[in-house]
Amino acid sequence: MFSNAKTVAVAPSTNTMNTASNVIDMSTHTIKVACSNCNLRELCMPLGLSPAELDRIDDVVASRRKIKRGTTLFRNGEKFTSLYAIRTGFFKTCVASEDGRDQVTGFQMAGEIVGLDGIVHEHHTCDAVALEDAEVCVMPFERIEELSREINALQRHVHKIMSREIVREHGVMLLLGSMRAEERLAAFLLNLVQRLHARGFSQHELVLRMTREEIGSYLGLKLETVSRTFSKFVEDGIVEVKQRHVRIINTDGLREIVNPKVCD
Amino acid sequence: MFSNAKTVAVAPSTNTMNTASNVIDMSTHTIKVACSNCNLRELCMPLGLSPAELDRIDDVVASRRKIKRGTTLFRNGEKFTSLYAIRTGFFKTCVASEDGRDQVTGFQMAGEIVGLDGIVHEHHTCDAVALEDAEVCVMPFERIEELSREINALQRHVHKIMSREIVREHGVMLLLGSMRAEERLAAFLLNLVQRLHARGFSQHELVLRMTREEIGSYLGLKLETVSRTFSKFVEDGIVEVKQRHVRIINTDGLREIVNPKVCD
DNA sequence: CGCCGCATTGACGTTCGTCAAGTCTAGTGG
DNA sequence: CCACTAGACTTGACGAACGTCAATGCGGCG
Repeated sequence: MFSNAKTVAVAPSTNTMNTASNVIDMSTHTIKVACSNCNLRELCMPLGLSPAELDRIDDVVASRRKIKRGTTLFRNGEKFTSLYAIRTGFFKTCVASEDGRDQVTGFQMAGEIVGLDGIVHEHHTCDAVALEDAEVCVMPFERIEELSREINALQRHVHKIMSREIVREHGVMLLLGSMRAEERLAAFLLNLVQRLHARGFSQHELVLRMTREEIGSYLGLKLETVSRTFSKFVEDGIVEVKQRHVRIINTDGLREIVNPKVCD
Repeated sequence: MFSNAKTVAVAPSTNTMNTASNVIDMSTHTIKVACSNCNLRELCMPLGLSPAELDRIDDVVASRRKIKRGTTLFRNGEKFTSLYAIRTGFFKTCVASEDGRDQVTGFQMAGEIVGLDGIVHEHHTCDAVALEDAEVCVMPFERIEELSREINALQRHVHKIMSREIVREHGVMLLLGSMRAEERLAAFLLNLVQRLHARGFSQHELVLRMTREEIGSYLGLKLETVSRTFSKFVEDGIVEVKQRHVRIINTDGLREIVNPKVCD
């Protein structure tokens, strides 16, 4: 049933979206990447900048860093220096309680920003782990603050990014606080596929980069419950699941699970 | 058992903390309030400002607004214009899902900032409801942005406030995602009493400003479960509860519930 | 080819939600 | 001042949803 999966862009780990922004600098033979010609720009940078401002924006990115699958971009307790814009790859962020439980607080993909947790105490309070080989733009926070004093659009953009994260977490709190297992998983799938679609991937097919256990941690469920709920969706003909490959057969069915129509 | 409650400062609704910052302006007969002499300043404004900067900081507060108990400071869908610093009173913020469920996302008290959710879409995405008569400082966001371009400490402060909110929500996600009822309520009480203590109230006694249902919504529990869990704590001699008056007998007992020591 | 981590499935137990009855308290109005 | 009422809270009995434990299957990788 997934025989043609390879012919469709299903969130491949070798993400081809960004090649256009790689410009070979012949004088140094290093790859020059500039926000100004990165095609993720509309995701992680403000719109409507003047050419001069665009030039300056390039300065926020000090360097790029490759993160191998399974390793951390930063850990709880580490000194905070920079925010990171994800260029390729997929991350999870997780917090740990003192007695060892841990909780996945989010999954991040290309164009999204991680590291905001570190600003308050100048130390990170969660771990960011790459779920597949990844590459990030390192944006020293001092530099962001400097530039956003001068470029109003950047200042506003930084504020919006932080506010967006706050609103996202409100949504997760609603999910964790008031939804049942099926609703949680349905909301999760819809959210993932919507974000992937915004990046040019299929609306109906996705490859999960995380384990059942990580999904469960994020959704406040045990891995067995996640697995059973997937099976239930398959029985109901709403999705097809083969390991981490998911095809959504009935998007409205999923929506209906998240937001059951009240008829009384 | 609560016979002496009135002799102790137990989060009285007529909060006397702020009178020192009220300066009668004789020329206009209006009450002049300035951040520079507000004793909540250390909670909601940056430290270490020069006198000149302090003067300018006063400009962020455009006006003050009184909110009657049970009414809203802002609602989901309303245009976002300002952040609000709470001077007196107690708020809850809550989000609603399309099918009518709602979820309390936080409780806010004097010195805390509400409204950050509105920045992203320039509209609020949650309701802020006063749980007792309250007063807030209205801080137009445009003015905050303007000033924070010029006063680095203010810029940093705004970033920290937003980051703090993100980190706080991480903690709530951990609570909702992995704790059992007793752990949730214990964590909730410890958090509340700690914040009240930072404002000069007792470490061991508090008056809840919210109903069991609101506590339950925040903690992802039903009101009956909240009630039962309170009763359990009373049986165990950890707290005394009389309606909304709570006295914490055994703080370490509560801590132990939140973070059970693993001995294996 | 065999191993190991991940996923699935079943049986059973616990926790919490649901429903219902009853109590307490603050506030209202006579 | 007291009686009344509505809302908030408590408590019990029962059931559903999810967690726990355990056995088994599957697929990728060395």
